[in-house]
Amino acid sequence: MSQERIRGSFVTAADVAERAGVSRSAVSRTFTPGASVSNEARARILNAAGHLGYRVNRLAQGLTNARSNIVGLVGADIHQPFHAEILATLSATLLADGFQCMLLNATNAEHDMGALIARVLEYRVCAIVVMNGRPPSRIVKECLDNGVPVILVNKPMPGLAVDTVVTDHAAGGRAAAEHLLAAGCQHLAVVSSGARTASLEGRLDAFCKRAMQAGVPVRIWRDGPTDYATGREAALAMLAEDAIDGAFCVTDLIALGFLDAARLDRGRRVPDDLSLIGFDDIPQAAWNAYQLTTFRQPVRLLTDQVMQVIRQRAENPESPHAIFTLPASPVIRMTVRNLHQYTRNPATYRG
Amino acid sequence: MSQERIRGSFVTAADVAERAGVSRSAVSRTFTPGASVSNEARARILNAAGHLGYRVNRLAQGLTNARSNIVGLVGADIHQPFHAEILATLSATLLADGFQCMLLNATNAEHDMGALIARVLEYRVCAIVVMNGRPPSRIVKECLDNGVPVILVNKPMPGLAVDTVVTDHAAGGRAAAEHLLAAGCQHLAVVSSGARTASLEGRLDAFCKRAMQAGVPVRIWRDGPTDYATGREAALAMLAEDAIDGAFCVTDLIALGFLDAARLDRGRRVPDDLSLIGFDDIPQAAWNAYQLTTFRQPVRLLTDQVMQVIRQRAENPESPHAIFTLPASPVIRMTVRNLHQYTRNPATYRG
DNA sequence: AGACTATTTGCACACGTGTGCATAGCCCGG
DNA sequence: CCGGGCTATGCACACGTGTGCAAATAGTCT
Repeated sequence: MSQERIRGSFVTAADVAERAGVSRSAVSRTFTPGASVSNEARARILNAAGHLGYRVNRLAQGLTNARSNIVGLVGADIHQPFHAEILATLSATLLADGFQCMLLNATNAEHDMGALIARVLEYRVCAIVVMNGRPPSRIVKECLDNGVPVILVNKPMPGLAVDTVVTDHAAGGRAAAEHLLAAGCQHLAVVSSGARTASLEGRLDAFCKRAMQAGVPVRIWRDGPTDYATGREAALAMLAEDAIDGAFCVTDLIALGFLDAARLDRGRRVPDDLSLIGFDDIPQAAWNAYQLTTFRQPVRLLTDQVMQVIRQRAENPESPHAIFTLPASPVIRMTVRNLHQYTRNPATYRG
Repeated sequence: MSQERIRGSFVTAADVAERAGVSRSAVSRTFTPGASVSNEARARILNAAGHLGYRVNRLAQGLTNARSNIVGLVGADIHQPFHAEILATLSATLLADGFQCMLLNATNAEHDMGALIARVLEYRVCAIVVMNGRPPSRIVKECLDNGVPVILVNKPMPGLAVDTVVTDHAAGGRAAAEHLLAAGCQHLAVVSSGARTASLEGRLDAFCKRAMQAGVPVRIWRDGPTDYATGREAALAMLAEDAIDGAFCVTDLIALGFLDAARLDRGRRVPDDLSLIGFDDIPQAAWNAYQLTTFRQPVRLLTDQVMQVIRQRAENPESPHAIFTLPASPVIRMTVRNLHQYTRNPATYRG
């Protein structure tokens, strides 16, 4: 194939043109859908390109277009199961739609995130998706000023012209409370991390509000990072004394830590002594040692919506920005007792 | 700041030059380390750039350099814990060193991978790292022909001029066998997936070989995808009949599925009835419900080595390619019995 | 002061591509 | 046979940046 190539340098359209005996424009047109080239010339050019191993230089292409088709994906804690799932689904979707993904992995959220977004801006990305974490609003504004749309997942930033795609955390938190109440729980707890993010707070607030409506007290834990260890710590502390019989952990990761400590260290039988609900539906929640009842974030819907926003905004940058709220769906497994009592209004089962 | 900007288009060096009253070259030199600009001009230029919100256009920059500082990261099953950990560590390292990461998430390994690498090649990446999966050697060859170094993680491809960074799977598999033998296991099993990758096969082969040396029979499972469910299936099938008292799962994910099925479905006490060892040391292996004894892949060492290879090859593309083998270290937890007997040669403890 | 050197600056070209414009060739109807 | 319309092609410019080269300026030594 590439026997006549000078090793270590890329083939240009001019090289292909020379070999095919046409002008460079013809080569460019051959690789531009909808451009006008004769079939005979196209065939010769494609042949030459194949022999030489020609690949369009997207850098040069993006230079004339003033915009590349690279999307910047920003996030922290990429390795956590839920974030990894979002990243995997989103990147697969983007790639399938012809975009490229530039990954911005912020190690310490606050400071890095701004610097990383600034860097990716230098590549004239056509959009920036913030998968988690809270970027400084100054840099978000700079993106928007430069005509780069910003799409936030699960983190609304009021007052900025960004598109937002969120799970309905409040509805999820409320449903979690109702589920535990229906299971007959009298002493509730809610476990969150010290991170005051909108998604976690949204779930927690709605849960507490609904429990208060029912007149059931709620003990609140809100400390540490958003991980397994925090769930353990919370369970070790809260279950040492209190007679808690129902807990909502705002994240599956926290819930699994809580569950392990409750069973193994505090001797609780789940769901007999203690009912437990998580959020996200990470793969581990379905593992047989856990069988965690939880709420599934609509990952596919979220990423599809992000995709749709990117496309829409590419063709009409001035369309008004919006917030898209998507529902979390309950996944009933084995950590809440009295499943048959769950439905608030059994009448709906008639049909 | 950017009050006088035309919204929606990027500022160029020419704009900055005009505002600062200098030539465009001076602007370029100001942002090029080591170039010659007077302090006075630099100050005026930086001031103007700040007011206008100027950012260098890396696309144009990469055009003259004939090479960008983008690294392509290729992999499948990004969402799996171990792969996510590699990705997170590697991307963080690259970003910290001033590179950009382009993420190629192959959904169905074989076919996609080639197409994705071809696409990222169009961005004149300065290196391609294959984190897992097996890219077609034809496309790897094309990368090398174009002077783009390819770095493979855990997947040697003999006969190609690639750099390879691998964990010492054979030593790990051998050590796993020795660990189980030292625990007094008489009937061993090894569980792998249907994927015949070099890393998984390397662990399996070494395990079997060492067991054979000791005259202990090994039942082999090699079917299904590389995940939790496969471990479950293997345990359900193998533990129904056989008197297996020691198992090595070539992946933690498989091991955890195996462990759950062994305990919950087949009623085995671990480690009393059955000793179990995994590989990778994913976060879940340390969770209290599991406490899996396993071998830790040296993720940090692997990614650091990848980084070093990229730098080295950037400054000297012709340096001979090499295979870097890094050791996996045992992580002793609670799934193998008789820990005090583990050491093969107690004499070494004298010193 | 004059000569020589070091530093700074601007011009102009290169990088690889897309595309508007003008031209050349072709086909077809009158 | 001629004119009109359509298609294919090449020229030349633009995109934003880095950099070699020469000119200009500042600085230093005799």
